[in-house]
This record gives sequence, structure tokens and C-alpha cells, in this order.
Amino acid sequence: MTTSDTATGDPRPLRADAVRNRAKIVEAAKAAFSERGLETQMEDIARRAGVGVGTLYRHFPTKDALVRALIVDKMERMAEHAKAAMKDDGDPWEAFAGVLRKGAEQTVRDRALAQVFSSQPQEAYRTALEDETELAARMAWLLRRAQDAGLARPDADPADIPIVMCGLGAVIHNERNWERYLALMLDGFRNTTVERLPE
Amino acid sequence: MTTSDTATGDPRPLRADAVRNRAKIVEAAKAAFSERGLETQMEDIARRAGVGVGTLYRHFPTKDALVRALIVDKMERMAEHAKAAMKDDGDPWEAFAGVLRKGAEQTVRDRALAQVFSSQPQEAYRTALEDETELAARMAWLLRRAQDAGLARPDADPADIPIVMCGLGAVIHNERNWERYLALMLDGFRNTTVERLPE
DNA sequence: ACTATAACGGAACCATCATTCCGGTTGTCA
DNA sequence: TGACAACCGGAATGATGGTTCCGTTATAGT
Repeated sequence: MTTSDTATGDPRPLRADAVRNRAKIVEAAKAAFSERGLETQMEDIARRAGVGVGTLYRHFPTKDALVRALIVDKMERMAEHAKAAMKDDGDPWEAFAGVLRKGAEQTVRDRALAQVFSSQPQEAYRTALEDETELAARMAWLLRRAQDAGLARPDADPADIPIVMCGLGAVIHNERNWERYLALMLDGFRNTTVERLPE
Repeated sequence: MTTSDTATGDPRPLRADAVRNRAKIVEAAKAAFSERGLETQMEDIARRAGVGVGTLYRHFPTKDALVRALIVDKMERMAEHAKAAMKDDGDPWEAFAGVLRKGAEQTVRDRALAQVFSSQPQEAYRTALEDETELAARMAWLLRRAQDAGLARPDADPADIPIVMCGLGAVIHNERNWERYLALMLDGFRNTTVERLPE
């Protein structure tokens, strides 16, 4: 969450109380959205932050802008996990799978994130998000490394990853079974070129 | 879609025009919901059916009731596929996977169904739906048979199936990649007890 | 044909939210 | 310490969409 969410160059520095309030708002929004999801109302957030809606709106021109800011934040954290995994010299498969698991864990704790992953709005976010963070590129790299090591199925495609996350988002808010989902999905990603049966 | 959606015993038979209108409504609702999803407005449906909203509401007391009726319908169709698959003596794995694929195909063509599968409301529907149709029981049977034949992973659980469908619902309305999703997921379901690597 | 009644249509109603407005505060700078 | 812009709060506004109401119309039975 960098300073210029509003994307103003920064003609004048923010006034002290404004800074304070902005922090409270972001804090409250994070909590509210992750607990109650995207349907959280602006007024709830304002109340929770101890400010008026007006104030909320001065800091974020629109609900969508607020959501977006928070989501980008989360995505950046994931992107960092991915970066770390790239430096990890251990099992390439585990490096790849580990990032997905981390992402999943983060998603369970944040209903809004889950919703964004799984529903329409995503469309809107995707380009913006994946362009900003290098998440997609890094995941692709991790996947390829696992493939080169013969651990991931050769025909797996970086484009499959958003699919997995999308499904994950849906699964999460209905069941506690996301671990199950991930397990199945990851097995699907593994290298299974070893023939098993006459078919 | 049986006669008594409104669940009245049936004190008096429905009047001729009422029957006609009900049919038009169901028809319109099916089309509208599958094209535009759950956010379709009641008035759209009414217009499409060539009746007034009032009429719509006399037949279905609530939007939710209407949706539910249509969804149950779809579920019943799936349950029939499952039943057919049970009688099929071919490859047990294909029988199981085939039903999932059929379900997926049906879901791609119906946005509302996809939404129900993937979002919160499902909670509300699930019990009602799966109790009415025997879908769940049948899928469980198909899965077990595939397991007994050594074709599905031994630790797969009937409870995993709703998870798959849930993820599917989410994936579908964002990508054309549902086939990819299913492929990965199904591979996850396969028997992979053959060790591949020293681990 | 005629009436009692079931069914219609669609305007009006109401609840829910995001967003806007503006009179009142507060921080900052001289 | 005073003045002025930057900020604040929260009531009011507007849009959306499900649901209800009621005067009108079609159907079934005589």
C-alpha cells in the first residue's frame, strides 16, 4: 500500500489528521472486506474506521477503487512469495506448489479476495493486477522449472494457473475443503506421463 | 418441472390461461437466467414472457423460488445422466468422468447454474437439491465403482465432488477454459498410487 | 348470455446502497 | 494568535430492483 493510491503526483503533502484517517480507513477496510467480503458497505467501513463516509470518499473516490487498492496489496504479497520461491534451490515442484498453497491460505482468510478471484469482477481486475505485480510471470517461471525437472506435466500451461485460483476462490467460501481442492488440483498438475493402464 | 411448484395440494385445477402463462414464464426464465445469470431482473423475465410482473409473482412467490425451481430441474437432468451411467457396463472411470463432463457442459450453457454452483447461495440450495434428486448418492456410487476397479484414487471421497462442481462454476464464467479445468481435476482424481519418483 | 371469481398488468412502493453536498472543524503557516 | 485552506461528518440524494396492490379482463359453470 504505497502513498499515492489516489495517484495524484503530490502537489502538497497530506495533512497530519488526513494521514491518520487514511491509515484508519485502510485498516478498517482490510478487516471488514476480509471478514464480510465485497458486499461490505461503505458506511460499515467508515464506522469501523471511526470516520464519516465523506472522509472515506475523499481518500478513495469509489468503492471499487478501495477494493482494488487492497487487492493489489494482497497480490503484491503473493508476488513476493513467488519471488522467494524462485530463489529457493530445493525441490522445484514444492517451490511451485508452495506458492499456490500460500496463496490459498491467504485467500481463505480474505473473503473479498476469494470473491475477486472467483467472480466476474475479476475480469476487470486481472489485467491491471497482473500487469502491476509480476506474479503471473513468476508463476510461469516456477512452473517451467518444475516441468524441466520432469515434475510437472509437460503440457501444463501458465494460463492454467489463474484457472486454479479462480476455482479456489469459489471453493473456499463454501467449504473448509480448500485443502482438498488444492490437493486434487496439484495432483492434476503433476507429471503423469508414466502410463498406468492399457487404456 | 412438475405441476405443483407452488406446492399447493391443488384445490382447483389451474385455469387455462394460467397454465399457458406459467409455461411462457418458465420458458422465458430458463432462457433469461441461462443467458444473463442470476442478476436477471424479474421484470425482464416478465417482459420476455409477455406477461406483467404481477403474473410472474402469482406463479412464483419470490425470485428465489423461481430460480430454485429451474435449478432443481437442471439437477434432475444431471441425476438422470448419472443413473444412465450406472447402467453402463463400459469403463467405470469413463462412466464417472462422463457424468462430470456432461454436468460441465450443461453448466457452460447456463450462467445461473454456474453461479449457483460457485457462490454462497449454494449453501441454501444444496441440502434441498441433493436431497430431492439422488444425484449425490449416484455420483458416490459411480466413484466407488471406479475406485474398486483401481481407476480412481483410493482416497477420493464423494464429498470431493461438490468441490469440483463448485470450482467449475467459478471457472466457467470467466474463461472458456473449463475443459482445461476439468482435465486437470479429473487427472487429480485418477489413481496415481504408482510411485513416480524417490520423493 | 351472465355472474362469480381466478388471473392479469403494471404503476406504485420500499429497502438497500453507493455517492454527493455543504455547514462546521482543525491543522498549518505567518 | 489569527486566518484560511484542507478536512471532517453525516444527512440527503439517486439509482436499482424486488415485491405489493388494485382496478381491469378472461374463464368456467349455469
